[in-house]
Formats: sequence, C-alpha cells, structure tokens
Amino acid sequence: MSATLETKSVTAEHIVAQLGQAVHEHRLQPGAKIREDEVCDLFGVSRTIVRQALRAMEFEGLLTIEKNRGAFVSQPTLKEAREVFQARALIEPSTARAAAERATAEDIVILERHIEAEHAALAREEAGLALKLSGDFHLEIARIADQQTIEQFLRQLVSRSSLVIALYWRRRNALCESNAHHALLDAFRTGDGQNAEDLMKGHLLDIYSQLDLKERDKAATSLKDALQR
Amino acid sequence: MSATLETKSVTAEHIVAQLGQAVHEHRLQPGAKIREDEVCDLFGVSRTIVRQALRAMEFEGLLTIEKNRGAFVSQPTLKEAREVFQARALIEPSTARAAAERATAEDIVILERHIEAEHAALAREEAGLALKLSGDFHLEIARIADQQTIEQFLRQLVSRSSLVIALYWRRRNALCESNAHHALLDAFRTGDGQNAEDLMKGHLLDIYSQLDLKERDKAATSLKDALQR
DNA sequence: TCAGCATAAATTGTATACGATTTCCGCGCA
DNA sequence: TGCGCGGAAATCGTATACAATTTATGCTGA
Repeated sequence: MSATLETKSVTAEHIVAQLGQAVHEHRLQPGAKIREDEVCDLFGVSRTIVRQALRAMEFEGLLTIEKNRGAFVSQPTLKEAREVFQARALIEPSTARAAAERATAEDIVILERHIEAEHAALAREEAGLALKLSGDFHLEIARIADQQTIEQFLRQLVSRSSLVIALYWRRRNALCESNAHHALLDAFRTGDGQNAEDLMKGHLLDIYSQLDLKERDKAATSLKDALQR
Repeated sequence: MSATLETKSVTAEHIVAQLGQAVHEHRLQPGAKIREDEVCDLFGVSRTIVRQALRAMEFEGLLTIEKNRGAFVSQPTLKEAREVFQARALIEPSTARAAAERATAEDIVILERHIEAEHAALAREEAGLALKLSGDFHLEIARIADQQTIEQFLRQLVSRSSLVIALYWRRRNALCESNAHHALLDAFRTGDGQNAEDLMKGHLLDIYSQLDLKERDKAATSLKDALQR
C-alpha cells in the first residue's frame, strides 16, 4: 500500500521517505540488499532517480553502498552503535532544555498527539510504527528548540538508532516505555528546562543500557544468507 | 595547477575535494554559481559524475541546489551562522576533553605539524589556506577522540564555518590567532582533559565574538549582481 | 526610450544505452 | 562428492540523448 499512485511526481525525496520508513519500522532489516531495478519498478521511475535516492540514504547512514555490488541497509558495528548514543547524549539534553523553555501551547499539543499515536501503535502491536513515532518525538523537540542544524544531525542519529535497535535490542517485545516521553512532556508543560535536560539525559541512558552491546552473531539477513553459511 | 592529470580516475569524491577546498579557501565565494558543464570540462568527466559531486556537496551544506537553476555556493543566513557555532560549542569541548585524554605521542606530533603548516601559510599571506588548515586542526582533534560520528558532523560544521567566516568575518586581514591552538596543544601534551575542554569552549566563543552577526548588505557575487542592484 | 512579449539559446532534469563488474550456474575433473 | 573453472545472466557505473525549464535576446508598439 501507499504505492505509486501514478501521480507522476515521484521524486527522489519521496523514495527516500518511503524506504526510510521501511527501514525505521524494521520491515527492511540491516543487511538487506536493495536492488535498483526493483525500486525502479516499485516507484515507476528510472534508475537515475533511484540512484539519487540511494545516495542520499547513504549519506544519512541508512544504506551502505558497495562499489559494483549494490546498496544494503547498514549494519552499524558495535563501535558505531555506541557512538550514535554517545552523540545523542551530547546533543539532546541541552536541546530538550532549550525546547522546554521555548515551547508554545501548540507545541505541547503536537507532542501530546505524538505520544497518543505512539501509544495507539503499541496497542495495535505495531512495534515498528511505534519506534518510528518515538524517533519523531525526539525530532519534534529539536524543531521546537528552533535548531535546524541540530535537527538535521539528530535526524541522522535517530535513523541510525533504529538500525542499532534492530541489531542490538535486548528484549524484542518489551514495551518501549512511553513513561519517559510523558515525563518530558510534563517538563515542557511547566517550562522547566533543567528538568527536561535531566529527563532527556536519563532517557537516553536508559535506552543505551537496554542495548546488548556485546559482539554476537548477526542474524541472517536473507534466506540465501541463512543457507549459505 | 593540481588539474586533471588525465589519470583517468577522476571520481566524484575527487571533485568534491577540489571544489570543497576552493570554497574553504574562499576562491569560490558564497553565492557563486557552479555550472555543470564547466566542471565537466575542467575535470574531463560526464555530467553524471559532476552531478553526484554537487549533490554530495549540497548535503554537506557547502552548496545549495535550486531546481532548474543550478548549484550555488551556500550563503548561510544569520540564523544558520549562529546555529553552526552553537552546534560547535555543544560538540567540540567534550570532544577536545576526550581527545586530550587519549592523545598519543604520534597524535601530538601531527597536531604540531598542523600548527606549523598553519603558521607558514599565514607567513606567506595565504589566508585561505591558513583557514583551511585551521579547520583541519579541529577535525584532527575529533579523529584523536576516536569519534567518527562526531567527526563526520564536525566536518560539515567546519565547512559551513568557512562560509560563515567568508560572509560575516569582521576584520578581514586580522591574523587568526594561533595562540588558541597552541594552548590546546599544551593541554594535549599534559593530557589535561578539563583544561582542553575549557580552552576549546573559550576558543569557539572567541571566534563567535569576532563575527559581525548583524544583517548587512551582502557583497555582490558576480559582475551581473553588482550591476543589477 | 522603454516596457512587454515572443522566440532562441543556454542550462538543468530525466531516461535510456552501453560497457564493466559481479554473481550465478553447470560442467568437468581429481 | 567436492572443488575449480568457464560462460551466461544479472547488476551496477558512466556516458549520452532528449525533454523541461530557465535565461537571454531582439523585436514591436506606444
């Protein structure tokens, strides 16, 4: 679903968004190969556009392109996984503080709706969608802080976080606590920047601690892989 | 100089590096248009490759591509200029701390050489080259900190800083104090992370304070612009 | 003289064609 | 049986061709 629609305006950004969401929601797993022709057929455009999209996703860190071999959903190493959350721990707390001190009534409403949507997705057991929405919540905070540069970096970090979670998340079916997001929202309501900063720091540490950051065998990424090894 | 050389291996990355250096050294000013055919002729490749390179530079923030109009060296707004240095202030101090605590003897030598090269460039009155080397010094610190993700972000921030300086630097011919870099180097020698962090914070504030961040007329970027207005 | 408009030139956007490299598959041989 | 070795198919990389859009030019008329 949500296919081409033949609106004739299938842009590279559109493909990036669609494929990106698929990665975010873990419908495309790390290591999965993405063939250009396949994407061409799916979206009804030429390889020129598709290659633009894949390149853009490589920059975001979502894909890894190997010369003459093709594009694959990235498989962050252990080191990269740690770096992603270290970077987030560096950036997000102070961003949350700034956002809490600037948030308007409309911003609060937007955040409330995010949390609701996240909750609803979990209720429907759409874990992938919930994860995506959870990431959007963090991006929304950067937007409220009115820091576009930070928001842009954070977008990449959130994307990579999704890959890290796909690879290293400990308890697959555990509910992603929406408590933390609720607590943050309260801090936003009262405009308590310091509290928002502390809560964000704790929230990120909490996620980080739930990752299984020891080396282990990676899950086979395709039937072929599973049989070849 | 440093032209094509017909080595037959002119890659997109090569073009990005060459054009990037030209922007860094202010041989290409913000607002300058970059026509694809021109770059094709200069490097002897087809537009396919050139367009890849321009897209990559757009992602770095060095170029801005306007649909059907072409690629231009970015002209950061006042807000973007502030954001760049706010982001650097957020990221670099703690990176400097980590680097100071990890730096090996070889790392120190590398930093010393950077400072020497910077000094030599200033002596030869090659301000553009000196600016480029100054940026590389900061990137080297991120490398020493062994934080590739941060390094990647910082690379973009340093690039954009170069544009900001081209647009908003107050005293054109003032010597960029290499004092700050020397002081940082001392902190690295003694492995004093706290000091390195403080020095870096001060260094960035110092640069920030030397920017003329009030709106003003932008310099004409071409003869045409100069006469049209 | 100059605004307005039509037309031509220049430039970018997209699709397609072709060459290079990798991957797949089956055959022969130890 | 299993390993190495072509050769064919699939896939990617680059160049080129053509379409769409913008920009420049020159003409006309008030």
